[in-house]
Amino acid sequence: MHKYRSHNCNQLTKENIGQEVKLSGWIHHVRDHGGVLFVDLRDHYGITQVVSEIDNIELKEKIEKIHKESTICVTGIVEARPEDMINPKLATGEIEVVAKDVEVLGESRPMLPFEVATDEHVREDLRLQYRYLDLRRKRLHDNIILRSKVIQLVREKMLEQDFLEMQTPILTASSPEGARDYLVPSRVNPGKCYALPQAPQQFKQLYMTSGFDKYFQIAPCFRDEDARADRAPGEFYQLDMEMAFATQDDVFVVIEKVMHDVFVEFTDKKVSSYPFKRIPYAEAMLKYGTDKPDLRNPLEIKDITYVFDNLDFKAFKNSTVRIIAVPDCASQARKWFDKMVDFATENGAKGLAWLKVDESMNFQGPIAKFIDDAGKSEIMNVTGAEAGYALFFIADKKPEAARLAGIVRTELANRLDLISDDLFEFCWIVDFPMYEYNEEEKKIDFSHNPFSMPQGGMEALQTKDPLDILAYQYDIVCNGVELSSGAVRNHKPDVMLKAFEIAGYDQSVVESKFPAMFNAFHYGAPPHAGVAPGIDRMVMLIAGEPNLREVVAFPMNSKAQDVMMGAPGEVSAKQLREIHIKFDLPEEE
RNA sequence: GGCCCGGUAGUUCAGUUGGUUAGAACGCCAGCCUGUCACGCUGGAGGUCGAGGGUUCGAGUCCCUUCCGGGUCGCCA
Repeated sequence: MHKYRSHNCNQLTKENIGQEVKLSGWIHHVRDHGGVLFVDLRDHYGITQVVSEIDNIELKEKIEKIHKESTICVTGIVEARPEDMINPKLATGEIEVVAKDVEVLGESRPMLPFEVATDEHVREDLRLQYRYLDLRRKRLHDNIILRSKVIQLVREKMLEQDFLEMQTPILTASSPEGARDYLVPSRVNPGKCYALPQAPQQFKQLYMTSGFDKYFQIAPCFRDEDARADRAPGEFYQLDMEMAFATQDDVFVVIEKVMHDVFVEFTDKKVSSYPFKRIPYAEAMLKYGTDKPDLRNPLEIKDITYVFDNLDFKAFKNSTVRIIAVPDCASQARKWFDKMVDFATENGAKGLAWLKVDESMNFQGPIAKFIDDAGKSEIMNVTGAEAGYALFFIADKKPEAARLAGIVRTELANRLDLISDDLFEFCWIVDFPMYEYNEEEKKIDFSHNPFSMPQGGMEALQTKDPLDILAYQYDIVCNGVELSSGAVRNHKPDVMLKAFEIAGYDQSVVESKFPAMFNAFHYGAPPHAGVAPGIDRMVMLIAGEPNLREVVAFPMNSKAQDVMMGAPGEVSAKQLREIHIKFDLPEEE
């Protein structure tokens, strides 16, 4: 027999009755009845009840002394449970193992920092400090198993579509664009640093230029930026992919299949069938007030600026006016509307006007008197409002009106419970603008990825107003969560130079900041496109967890510290000397 | 860096207008119990109320400062 076990703790059934077996695991729970004692023995797979009977008093006393969460090895005989003692909650609930001998393998301290066997809420810093105990708890343990299975299926789905999994360097060059880099000083090159990649962006493009056709990688990415509930500090994983001789639609087809199949496999919720909805950026900003809309929310924003151009209502004059029509809402109390107004103003709105549509289809409310019959019928027409609707008006400068309408739309849906919890609604946001105006620096900037191909190519760059140029740049969004950005890349050096020139960077900047790609593209680059959905966010959505740390085995806290390992930590003076580093710390007050 | 929420027993929490010796549940320790599966019953130990200062006859409670954790804005091409 195996030294530690003949079966795992989720395995034994009626078939095994009468057999001598060996089980190893953790003491999950003990129920001592004096004459008889029950141990729930837990391993990765499940739980099996072990019984110690009164006729073996020595053994029972031995077990009584072992603390919970110790690991033990039990030898015993599988017996049927009495008919009325079957536990339907356990896969092994029909049997129990009557212990003949117990060996302690790893002893636990008597007091645990928190209970492992319950799902009671525990302070997060404590959970992170004792992550190995936290990971024993069912919810987190199951999440990590789920994560592994999701990654495995993602990999299979990519391989099925003829992608090759290929590695890219972890120690690489600092990239001047984007987030802050994590830097690694070089010992053999004094005064110089590697950077950890924010994404394998340039390498995957170089793979394409090197003649590989379809690349993917479950890639670690490193960014030195502050954390959020859905944004890990330090490191995270992406399904990074790129394909040669490919269009935007080619990328969509590949990723839609992966996303759809993975979500269908691991949830019982309804998943958007593909092709996923494609929504131009401008339309998303109008209808949803955001570029990551939650399509489970049935409310839509409409523009009615032109209606108020003809009305004498000073508060809305010279503003962009957006409206949200909400069915079955007119019956809400005055106080409810006041709270919505408070919400809007707390988020920066100058106000939030509202009206109710009454039974005789008349407007009731503070601003009703400013809207004439023509205006009223246009509003009813545009919104499709009927009796019982409430109408909410947001007026501001255009970008601000869009933003505010977006957060009001979300808040209305939340307060009225309009968002169905059993759906995964995917969409692509497409046609992002290539450039945006930077108000602070009074100049034109890239709005997203500077390596995206402008729609219309060189001709568009030469002839159009830069702010009107769209890019082959896209995001994939699910339930209001941005899973990824992607783009058709700009693989032509002359177009790249022109694109950078418009943003105020001359040739020397491109040559010095992105030498590898810029040079490589002079030797015949294929048109190529890709995307990189975040693995952690996918698992978070599938698991229904509100926080990324619940799907990462060993996450850092929000200050980018690993309190269990003591990272970041101090290093020896010798280590620092070898890499030519001296700290210049701010003076303590 | 700004704003919001939190910090009371090992853990999760309660603690009223400031007022006796700061409570409960779980856990821990001891005892009882032959069928439980969140076993049950009896008893016990366990607290710098995050820290410092102030107001007061009296502070877990009010005020100020500060530390720690989480969320969010900035930031994340």
